[in-house]
Amino acid sequence: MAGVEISHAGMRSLRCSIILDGFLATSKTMPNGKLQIIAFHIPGDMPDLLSLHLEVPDSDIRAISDCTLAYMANSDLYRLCNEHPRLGDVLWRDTVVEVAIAREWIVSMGQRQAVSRIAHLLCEMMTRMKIVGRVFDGTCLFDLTQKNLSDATGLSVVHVNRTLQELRARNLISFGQGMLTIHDWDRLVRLADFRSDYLHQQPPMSFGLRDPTERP
Amino acid sequence: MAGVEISHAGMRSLRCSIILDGFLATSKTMPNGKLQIIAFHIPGDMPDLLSLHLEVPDSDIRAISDCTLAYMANSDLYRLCNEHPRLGDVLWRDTVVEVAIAREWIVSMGQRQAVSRIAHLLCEMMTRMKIVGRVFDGTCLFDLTQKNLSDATGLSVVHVNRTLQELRARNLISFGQGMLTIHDWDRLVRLADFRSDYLHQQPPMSFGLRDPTERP
DNA sequence: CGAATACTTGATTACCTTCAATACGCGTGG
DNA sequence: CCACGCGTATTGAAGGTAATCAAGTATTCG
Repeated sequence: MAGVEISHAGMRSLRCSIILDGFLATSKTMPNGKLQIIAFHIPGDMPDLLSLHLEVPDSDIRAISDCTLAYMANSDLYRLCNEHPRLGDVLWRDTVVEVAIAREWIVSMGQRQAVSRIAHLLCEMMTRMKIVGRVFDGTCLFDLTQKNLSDATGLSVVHVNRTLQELRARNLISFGQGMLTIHDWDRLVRLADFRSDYLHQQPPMSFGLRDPTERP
Repeated sequence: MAGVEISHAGMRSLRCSIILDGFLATSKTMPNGKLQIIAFHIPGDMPDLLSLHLEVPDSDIRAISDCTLAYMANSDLYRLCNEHPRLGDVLWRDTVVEVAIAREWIVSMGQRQAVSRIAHLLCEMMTRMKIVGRVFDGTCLFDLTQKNLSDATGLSVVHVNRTLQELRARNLISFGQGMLTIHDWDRLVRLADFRSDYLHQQPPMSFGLRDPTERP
């Protein structure tokens, strides 16, 4: 259920999880009670992978939609990584991509104004959903509220609302009823200044298949 | 020399470096030419450690002061990590801390206004310098320009300037001539809402020694 | 010692926040 | 079934933080 916490700042965690379905968010709470979401987690992600190398997490992870998770003891995962160095490499690489994503968020917050900021976030989420095969016909399940986007972008809910209206008015996206669809990928990408390279997709364009959401 | 580039977005890198002295910054350049600094690197850091697991870096790394570096071939480092799993763990953990730092920057940019934002950055840098033993009497070498702070915080140079003046006027810091000194750590921490836990200092308060910049 | 870079200051503008009120959707319980 | 409540979405108006523009002053460095 939305709101359920799976990891809490300051509380040692002994297990990792993998998302089978649904969305989670990692967030920090400010002294004034406001929330800043610092990462979204989608199916296929391991939201608390970082805890494998941390005594005490510094942020909270909670479900923002109904979701189903698979769990694994940290100790088992740690042993597996030692026995199969390639697995360790893959997971380490995953951590590296998390750095890249977080840093691109910094760019968004520091340089892009509301419209591009939100557009960029939507591009990122759509691309990540695409990578795990959850996009059909330019639309994917996307169970986030405007409040969630507000907490993630640092914009007020009111402004998120107006910004989404602008994106809708320009016929770029549909957002609502738990769905996101991007009508004009190219224009949205240009507006967002979105370059997917920071996501470091594993096999870049392998098998000769081209990703229709991707431009050369 | 300041400005020298040691790694460029899109250019495959085959070696890692360790900073012996000086400051580097990782940054991305916007289409309009503006720069966003997404990480500062201080002595002891490995600024391009991420490239060990990435084919192609997505950002630039360059010196922002005179510095001296030590280099190491990626292949050698990779081999070492396999031969000594504990080394791999330490470096992986280092990557995890980079995630934590980047995410705390997100919090700063999303939630803190100029004064706290800059105060927070200064607290972070001072703490990191302290960890590597480069702080004496509350002051450390700090060769950043106001433009650098501007690029890192997403604030205009003008506003950074005014904000620093306010911090100085409140007798919290001295900044300039390549030095930073914090006069009233407690008040600055409170102003910045700085909690050092996200830096995950290795042995937290080990050996019974207390860090004077740190509060319980 | 001159030019370039960094810093400082004042005035105007703009993006976004906050406040306030209303409308909508949905699940719960009478 | 409808009333109620609560979270979410929407809209309008007013205010504030920070950006931009424009000069001018220091400082550094070759």
